[in-house]
Order: sequence, then structure tokens, then C-alpha cells
Amino acid sequence: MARPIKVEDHSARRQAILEAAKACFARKGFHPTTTAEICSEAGISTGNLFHYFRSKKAIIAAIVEQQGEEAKSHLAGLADEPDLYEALHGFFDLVLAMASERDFANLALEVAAEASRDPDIGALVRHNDALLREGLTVLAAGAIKRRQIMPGLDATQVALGIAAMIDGLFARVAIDPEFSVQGQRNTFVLMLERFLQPKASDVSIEAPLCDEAH
Amino acid sequence: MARPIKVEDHSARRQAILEAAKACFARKGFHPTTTAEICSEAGISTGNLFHYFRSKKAIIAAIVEQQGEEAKSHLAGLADEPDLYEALHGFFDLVLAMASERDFANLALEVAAEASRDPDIGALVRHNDALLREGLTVLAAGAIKRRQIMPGLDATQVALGIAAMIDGLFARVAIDPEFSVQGQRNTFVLMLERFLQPKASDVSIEAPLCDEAH
Amino acid sequence: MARPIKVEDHSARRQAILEAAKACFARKGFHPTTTAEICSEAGISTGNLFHYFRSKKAIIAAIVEQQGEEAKSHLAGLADEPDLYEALHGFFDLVLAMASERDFANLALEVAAEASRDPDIGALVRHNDALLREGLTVLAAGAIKRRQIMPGLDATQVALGIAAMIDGLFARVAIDPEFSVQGQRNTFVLMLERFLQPKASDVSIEAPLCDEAH
Amino acid sequence: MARPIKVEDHSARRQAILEAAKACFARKGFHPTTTAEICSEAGISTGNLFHYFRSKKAIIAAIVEQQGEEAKSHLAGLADEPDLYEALHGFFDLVLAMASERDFANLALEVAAEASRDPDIGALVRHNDALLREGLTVLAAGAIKRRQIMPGLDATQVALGIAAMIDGLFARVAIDPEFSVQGQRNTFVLMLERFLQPKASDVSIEAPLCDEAH
DNA sequence: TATGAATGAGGATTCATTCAT
DNA sequence: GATGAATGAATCCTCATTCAT
Repeated sequence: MARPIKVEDHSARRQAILEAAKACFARKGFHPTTTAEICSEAGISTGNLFHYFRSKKAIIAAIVEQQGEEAKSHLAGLADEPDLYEALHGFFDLVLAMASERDFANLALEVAAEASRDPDIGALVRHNDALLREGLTVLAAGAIKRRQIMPGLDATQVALGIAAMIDGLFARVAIDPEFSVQGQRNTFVLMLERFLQPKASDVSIEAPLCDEAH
Repeated sequence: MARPIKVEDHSARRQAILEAAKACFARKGFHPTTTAEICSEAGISTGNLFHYFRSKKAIIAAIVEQQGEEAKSHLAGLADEPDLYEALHGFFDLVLAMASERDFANLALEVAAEASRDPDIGALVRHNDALLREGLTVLAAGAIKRRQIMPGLDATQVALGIAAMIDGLFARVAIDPEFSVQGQRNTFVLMLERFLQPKASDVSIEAPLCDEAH
Repeated sequence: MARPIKVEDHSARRQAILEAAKACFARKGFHPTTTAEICSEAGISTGNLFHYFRSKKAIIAAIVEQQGEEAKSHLAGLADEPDLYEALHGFFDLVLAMASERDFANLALEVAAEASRDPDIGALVRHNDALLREGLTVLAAGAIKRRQIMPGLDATQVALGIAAMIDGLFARVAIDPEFSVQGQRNTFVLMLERFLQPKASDVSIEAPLCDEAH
Repeated sequence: MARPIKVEDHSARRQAILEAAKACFARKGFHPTTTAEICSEAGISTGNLFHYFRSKKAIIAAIVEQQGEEAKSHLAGLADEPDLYEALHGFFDLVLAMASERDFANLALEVAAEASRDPDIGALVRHNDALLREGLTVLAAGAIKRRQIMPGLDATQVALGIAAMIDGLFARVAIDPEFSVQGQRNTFVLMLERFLQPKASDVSIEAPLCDEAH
């Protein structure tokens, strides 16, 4: 009689399937992964998966959507930062942390690949990407207004450049198994800083700071 | 009856198959592309393909190898440049030109994705990647020695950073269909220049101490 | 080098698959029959079937189309008959002969059932049915003009009635395994004759009054 | 806690499931209909169905049995008719009324199709069919004895012919969506009358000559 | 009884690869 | 070499049925 609506159970299992799928996709790729493998990884039967996701494609779609939500919340946090430049550094740190997990990078690559062939997934990915760039653009615009970013680029370009850096970082992780995010952290931070304010006016005045970066 | 095996014919057709496969992979991805589609695109029969390639996998392997050869020749050309800094710009231009073709970028993404799941393809891609970074490292080392690159990074880091920029550029093309390489050329060139020598010419006026080298 | 276009081989095998499918459908029904069973019956591998038919549904569609062609040729033969009434008897004999094969009747039942749920198959079946009734209508119209059919029905009604008799005959065969077409031939012929001209020629000659009465 | 098992409730729901199943089977056919669809149509949960029916097959079996009961009661009613010939007309009217519902005709077709492949269902259907023919045979025998049916057929044949007409009528409804039972009522009544006694009672009164000619 | 999540066998279809011609 | 029919393993997904709650 008492039918406790197990919303929690349902979404917990749904999430478990998502995690299993992410692990599988990171490992073998989307197409080569079979639904049976996902089920096995998630510890459920082959048919049960389809109570939670209409199709295999719906799984990757859900992954992309969830990544979008996460990105959104990360960006939302940034807007609260008083010092926007500082905020950008914070965000970059977050990205570096994510990139540290090779699975995450592999998954990102896999998602990008799938997006380039499946229009529906492509639309979701582009939506997320647009969201990210918009968020970065807002941040950049604030920094530019405060003259925290060296002239030569408008806010959109800054956002685009940072997005490319992030993509490049993830690509490095995915391609080169010897690549260490922590080891190369400095390289990427420098790339970002110099892109935004190559030893900006204040720094260049004080000259001696020139080497401090290495 | 006497069929002199024309080596030219053979390799011409082999190349035609490779081109057909590249077009297909760029369009649909490696796994979703069927060998029949490749044959159709190449204008041969389904069975004939296997006279030229042992398997489907051998096709993508050949593509990666060929890309490696091309990269090698491009890098070889750079070594002949007297002004290494100029050479780097030239190489970057080459990359920008390649990235302009969306098919090329999609193919690169597809190859990277396949590399992350198939160890054999992965090894080939990593080999190419290592070659690229080695070439860039040599260039960077020369530029550093000539003090054409601002301190803060060693040659390996410079090479890595440039590689990441290239990856990021390709990722932008593959992800965002509205992205225009030509329109954003400036952004990427600036990213490169500032990465190598922040504040470039103008800086050198105010603070020659910092980058007096260039 | 010599590539004889084996059109014959192709259509021969296609026909063999069709025959195998007809046997299976008659035995187990359309949905319960697996494509593997059809392949097994036809002596081919599971994948090969799909070189000849796009899908399982395409098989039953082809069966219906082929039945339509056969019906068309049978009806065409009738038009050549000088005595249309005699022609109708001939056609009815043909139908009785077909109904004698229980497999044929079962298949007809199965086709009808599938037609009632799949619109595409339904359209094909209705097309065949319309063709049959048109042919019968023409025959009936000729017979009516010659006063070979007793008044009370127009040509369309006659055609419809005969079609219903045929359906009923097939249904009897499919439903009752003890039913014998040959044993009950007389019953159906009588049903037809009385439907068309109760008391036949002699009546119409002696008592034309009989007609108007009903 | 004390749940008096209300027999009424139970059989009411059982009947509701049966009605839901009949609607589904008429619409989509037996095999293509899922138990979930039946449950949805009946407004119960997927598992609950199996408290009322052991299996999906048991549902169609119950439908056939129920149809048999109905047929039995209809035939029982006929036996009470003083004028058997009149009774037959009444029964035919009943059939025409049932055939007017396309769903009923589709269901009948579906049941027949399933009977031709599943021996158990086949047995039930044959049982019903035998019952029907027996009932008709009794009626026919009475009519023959009273000379209400024109010679040329024995009671069994009459019953068989009528059964075939009924099958044919249902087939027409199921096959041709433009077929109207009411519109063609006359055709079928005429078919029946002429089959039994061409120029019927009125003729026999006015022109007894007509009958003897056969 | 009622629920609906879980099960897992089964089915249509695809596709890389082989091979007879 | 060239052809394309043949193979059959593999895959996504469905669905009747069970069972814990």
C-alpha cells in the first residue's frame, strides 16, 4: 500500500548508469562500447538500461547535458567574484583540475567526435560551447573595462582564445599519455597570462619581474 | 592476359582509396563509416578494397602514417629557414591553412578519438605527435638561444604550448561550424606571439630589458 | 574478366527466398517467423537475405505484389473468354484449386491479418483486392448485359459477393483442418450459381416473371 | 488488512482487461500488441495483468472462449424460434450487426490468424466453429424437413455455406475500409436467400414451378 | 492485491571480410 | 586484379514475465 515514490532511487541509478557509460566511452569510445558493457559496468541487466534511457544515443546526450549543467554552475560561480581577472584564474584552475583526469579528457574527445557526426549531439555540444564562451566573454568584457587585459583583443576574441586553450589542453591529455597536467600547469598558466596581458603595463614598468614566471 | 603490374596504377588506386576514406571519416567518423561506403566513394567494388588494405583499421593507420610523412616534410622545410622565428610563423600559417578545411579538422578529431581507444592507432598518432613536438622543440631551442623568445619557458614547453594551440585551433573548427579560421586568424597569431614574446615590439620600446633579444 | 550478369541467378534466389518465406509464414505466421528461419528454409545465411530484401516487411510486400501479378494474369485470361458466364465458372475453379492448398489459404489469412495492421501492406492488399473486384465487375457486367445473371444485383454487387465467397472459402480451409475443398466443391459452386441465376437458364426461359418478384 | 476478495471486482477487472486486449488486438494484432499496451489501455500496472491471466496467450484464449459463449447463447436463442427459417434470418441479422464494427471484424481476423499458428488457440477456435456449424445444421435440418430450403443441399452443407458467407462478410470488412455492411446488407441477404431457396416463399406461393427446376 | 523495476532471452539488421568466378 | 554475392558474428533494442515492496 505504502508506495514511497523512489525518485531518489531512480535518479541514483540513472546517475550510476551515466557514470558507467562515461567510464566505458572514455575507455573504448562511444560506438565501440556496447550497451551490454555499460550495463555490466553499472551492474544491471541489459534490458534494464532502457528503463532509464530510451537509447544508447540518449545516454551520450544526457552526458553532454549534464556537462553543460556543470559548466553553467561553474560559470555562475565566477560571476560572483569581485575581481574578474582573479575569477578567470580560478576558472582556469578548475579546468586544469578536470583535465587532470585522463578519463575526463578522453570522454571530452569522444563527445566532440560524436558531435561532429551526429547533428543532435552536435547541437547539444555547440549549445554548451556557446554557453561557455558567453560566460568567458562576460568575464573578459569586465576585465577589459577595468583595463586588466591588454588591448589588441575584444572580449569575444579573448573568450575564443581561452576556449581554444582549454580544448588544446584536453587534447594534449587525450593524445599524450606521458603528458602531465600538473607538470605543465605552468606552461598553460603562462600562455593564458601572456595572452591576456603580456607583462602588462604595470609589470613592464617594474621590469625585474620579467623572469618571475618560469 | 599479360598484366604487367603497374606499380603506379596500384599506388594511385591505393591513394584514391585513402582519399575516399578520409572524406568518409571526416563526414561520418571512423566506426560509422562502412567499408562499402569507402568503396563506393572510391569507385571500386567492395571486395577490391581488401587487395589494397588488409583491413579497415589498416586504412586509418595508413592515413595517420601519411599525415606523419606530410608533417615531417613540413617540419623539414622549416629547418632550412634562416630566421627560425620567421619559420615558426610560416609553420603556423601552414597550420592555419590546413585548419581552414573543415574536413581536415573533422578527420583530425576522428583520428584523435580513434587513437584514444585503439592502442595501435594511438601509437602511430603519438609517434607523429612526438615528431611534431621534436621539430618544434628544435625550432624553439634555436629561437631561445637567439633570445627571440622571452624567458619563462624552455624549448620543450614552447613546443608543447604551440602543439596545444594547434590542437585547440582544430578543435574550434571541428566544434563550432560558425568559426572562421580566417576571421580569427589574428586571435591565434596574437596568442602565439604573446606566448613567445609578450608585448613584442611595443614592449621592447618601453622595456628593452625584458625582451631585448628580439 | 567475363562477368556474366547473372540476372537469372539473382531472381532465382530471390524467388527461392520468397517461396521459403511463404512456407514459413503459412506455417507460423508473419511475426512469429524469424528471418533466420526463412534463411534456414531457403538454405542461405542470415545476412544474405538482406541482399535480396531490404527488410522482413519487404518480403511480405513482395509476396503480396507477386500474388497481385498472378491474379492479374488470371483475370486477363478471363477477358478472352467468349462466354463470360463460362469464364466466371473457370475462374471459380481456379480459385477452388488454389484453396485446395492449405498453405496457400493460411498464407492468405496471414497476409490479410498483416494488412489490417500495417498500412503499407494494407495498401498493397487493397490494391490487389480492388483489381480482383474490377475484373469480376467487368465480367459480371457482360453477363448481366447478356441476361445471364438474374436481376436483383448490379455488377459491382455481384463482384463483391463473389469476392466474399472466395474469402469465405479460404477462411474455411484455414480454420477447419477437416474441411475438404474437393468434398465441398459442389456447395460452393451451387452458392455461386444460385447467387447469379437461381434456377439458371431453364428458369429464365420458362419463367422470366420469377426475376422481378423478389 | 482484511480484504474480502470481491469476486465481482475480480471478474469486473478481468473483463476490463479482456476488453482492453480486444481493442488492442483489433488495432495492432496479437503479436505486435505488448502486454504493457494492454495494461495501459486497461488502466492497470504491467505486473498486475498477470494476476488475472497466466500469460498473454491466456488472454486471447479467454477472448476466444468468451466469443464461444456468446455464440452459444445466440444459437440457443435461435432454437426457441418457432419458425426456423425466420430464426436464420434473425441470426444473420445479428452477424451483420457484429460485422458492422470494424474492430470486431479485425479481431476475428486476428483470432483466425493466431488459430492457424497456435494449436491451442486453434483448438478453441475450431471448437467454436464446430459449435456454430452444429447450431446452423440443426436449424437447417429443421428448415429442410419443413421444405423451407430448396433441395440440392443437405443440412451440413447449408451450415457450411452459411459459415463461409459469414467468414466472407467479416473478411470484406477487414480488408476493405470502404466496405459498408449496411450498404451491402442487401447483397449478403440475397446471397443467403438464393442459396437456401432461390425465389423463396413468395415465389413458392406464386410460382411453385420455379423451385422444382434445380 | 497492486506496483513497476528488473530480468534476459530473442530478433531484425548491419558489416567487415572472404572467395568463387 | 576485379567483382559482388555470401558469410555469420555482433549489436541495439524489445518484451513477456517475475518479484520485492
